Amino acid sequence: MARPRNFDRDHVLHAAERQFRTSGYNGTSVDDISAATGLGRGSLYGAFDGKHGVLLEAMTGYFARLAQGPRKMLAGPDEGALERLHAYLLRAVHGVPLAADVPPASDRAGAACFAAKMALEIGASDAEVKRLANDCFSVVRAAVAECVQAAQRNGDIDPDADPDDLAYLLLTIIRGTDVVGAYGHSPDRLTSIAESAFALLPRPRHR
Amino acid sequence: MARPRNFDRDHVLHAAERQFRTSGYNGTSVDDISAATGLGRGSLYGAFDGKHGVLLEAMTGYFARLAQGPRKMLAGPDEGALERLHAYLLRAVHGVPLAADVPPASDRAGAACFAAKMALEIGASDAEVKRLANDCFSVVRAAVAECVQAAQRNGDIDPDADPDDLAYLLLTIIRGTDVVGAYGHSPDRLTSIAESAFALLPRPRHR
DNA sequence: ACGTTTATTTACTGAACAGTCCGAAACCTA
DNA sequence: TAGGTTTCGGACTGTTCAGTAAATAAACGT
Repeated sequence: MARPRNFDRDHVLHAAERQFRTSGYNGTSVDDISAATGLGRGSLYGAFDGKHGVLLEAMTGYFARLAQGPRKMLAGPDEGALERLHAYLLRAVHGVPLAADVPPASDRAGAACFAAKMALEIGASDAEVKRLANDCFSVVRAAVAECVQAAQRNGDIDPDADPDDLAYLLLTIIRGTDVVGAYGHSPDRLTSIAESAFALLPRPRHR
Repeated sequence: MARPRNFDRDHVLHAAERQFRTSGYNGTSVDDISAATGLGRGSLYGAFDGKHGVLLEAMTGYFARLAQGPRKMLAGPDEGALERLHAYLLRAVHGVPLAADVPPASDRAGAACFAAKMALEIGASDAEVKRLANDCFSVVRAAVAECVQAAQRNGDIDPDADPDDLAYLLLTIIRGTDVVGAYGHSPDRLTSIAESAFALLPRPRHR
């Protein structure tokens, strides 16, 4: 028996995430979050315990979303695994979408992996952020590794290659495109990088 | 006939760079810079025109240093170009040194490419920083592309591969390891990523 | 309809911020 | 050694910051 909450929690966290993405953590004030979300300062503190709490919850929500996208894109039968990997790579280098139905931000810098951006900015002095960011990385890396194994079973990738090593490398490339994109390079250039990476995947020795 | 400057400009810029690297741009106050460099606020404003000016000059100095390191490591005869590329890749994934004779910071997060870190944090809203960061990227990329061409001439890399594409990809990987390193992964893991990347370089079809 | 409980808003506080200013110090020339 | 010039560093200003607390509004059970 009490007054129900008047805002949508996820909607607020999305708005906060967008703000953090464009201004960074230290570049975003509580008033900025307040303006972006429409919530007053008091409500923010009551619901999320301040700026840092908003960040942690936004990253947690991001993590939950992130786990779904690549998993759905990459999971499936062994047949076609290589094509799925190809499609994922091409999409991933153009940024991480804010939500399942929202395409990545138009400016590539704002579309960089949220977790990566926060980890680079404050991860060195914020263990919790660092851990959360690494969780984001790990879950995607695992999905990629699984898809690599599927492609290996289907004879599309050299069975001697270590799928974990390949997954690490591919994810490192995707994270690298966040940086290259922040430099201002065109989407075409990022596509070209992704295609180069895909072309270098080790094929079976004798087909 | 006047009082001479009492500090070494490069030394001050190095200290500021280290501060910016560990705390980020927005996370660094003018007092922090003052404490790190030993200069008073007035001197900082007189010599560098404030925080943003310090950043620009620090990045310019970084650019000048950065241009030399890889160029010296990668330049040389066609013979051995592939080995030089290998050595460079292995070193690069462990961070960018603060100076020629100073090894990268012990914490991998603080050793990330200074330009990349700044570009990701404020590049979206600071065109000058973005441009400087891209210059840093371009100069190293050009050095790598040249080394790739040397290796091609020596028959160590598939002559049909586009050296610029390969250089973009390799640099993207190196930038990606900055992010992966910020997640807290071990140096061994980064070495492994570098070795995987090197192993995938396209070799000539018939040796 | 009323009182309780919670959400929300607004005003407030002390600290930290970027940037300015000025007295003091250091140096060169004469 | 005196004068002129520049650097130096602490003190100062107005602003913005994160976080709190009190006041108001809204919804629910009874």
